[in-house]
Amino acid sequence: MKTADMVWLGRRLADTGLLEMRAHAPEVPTAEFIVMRELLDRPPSTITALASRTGYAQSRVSTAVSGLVNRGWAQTRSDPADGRRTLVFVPGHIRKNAREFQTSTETETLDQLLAGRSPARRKAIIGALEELLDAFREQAAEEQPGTGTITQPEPDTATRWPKAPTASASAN
Amino acid sequence: MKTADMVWLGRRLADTGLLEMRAHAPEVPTAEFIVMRELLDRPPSTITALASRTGYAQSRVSTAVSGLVNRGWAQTRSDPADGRRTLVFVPGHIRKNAREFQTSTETETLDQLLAGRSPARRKAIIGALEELLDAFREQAAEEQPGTGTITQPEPDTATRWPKAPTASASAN
DNA sequence: TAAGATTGAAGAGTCAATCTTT
DNA sequence: AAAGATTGACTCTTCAATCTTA
Repeated sequence: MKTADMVWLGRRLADTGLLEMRAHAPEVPTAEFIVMRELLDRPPSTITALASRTGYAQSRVSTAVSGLVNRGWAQTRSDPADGRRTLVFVPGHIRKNAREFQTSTETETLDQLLAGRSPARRKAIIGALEELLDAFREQAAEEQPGTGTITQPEPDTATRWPKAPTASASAN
Repeated sequence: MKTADMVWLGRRLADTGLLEMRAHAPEVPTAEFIVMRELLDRPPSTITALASRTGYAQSRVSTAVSGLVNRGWAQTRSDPADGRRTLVFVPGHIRKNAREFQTSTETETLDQLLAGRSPARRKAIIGALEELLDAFREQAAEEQPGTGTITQPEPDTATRWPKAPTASASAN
């Protein structure tokens, strides 16, 4: 695969996903969407950790988080162990109301795109994407020295997408 | 795979490719790089056809093409069959060097990323990406009603693109 | 009329620098 | 010093509108 193909493919993938995203949550800025995804299944994260996991610049994450807080989708508190740090997390009641969205965003578009292929091929391709995703995630995790993430993966109670904002929307 | 994962993965893929691209051609804008890739192994294309194949807006392609022309990497002539149309193509002497350049940008980064996997897995994953690439290309081709390509439609040559040298050398 | 060149506004992001706070 | 909030300049891109011309 050529570099140009990689770039093009990446764009197609992202654009396709963005389209799907806007169909479900037209008002949510991309960065907030991505950060939210990162927040949902994890223990409270610092801004820096979120930056390296999402690939966004620190300033971008900072802004996105404040947007999420305005929406009532996330909360922050300062790290008791280190007052300079901000811990960001999704409050339980939001977490619980999010299933519908997460479920509905399960890769339909990709299946449609691959409609011409056999089910086995489709599955293989999507499986490969998942593995690539993991590889990128590992890379992102390595980039961040231990400091960033708080260890334990928390007994996750389903991952849901908030449907009812607690506060005002706006932003963006 | 969740929508957010698809977006994130797409971004990683594109950013990774972009990094690789800038290492080889720091001065070339992304859009020109992508359009060039599209131009290299195909018969002369109209602006509109390039737009639908690359996924860029018409205005963007128009600008990118004029950038390529300024660089001497592409040429345009008007379609003898329809004077309104601009046919864009890569002159033979450029084509040779450009191919070498493209070859040199054969994605190493992906292999590095997957270094932890077995060679077989690596190959499978990259193969899956190639297939996904094809699927997206087919989609892009469908979007463009017959108008797009001029002269010969040129049947799909699969992932492997023609290596046939077109003409002279020198330049660059 | 349709293709494409051109332009201006707006969005989304980066980068780099600065300021505040712990 | 280091985390993060904030800001400004810049880049890339889209979109929509307009102009030119075959």
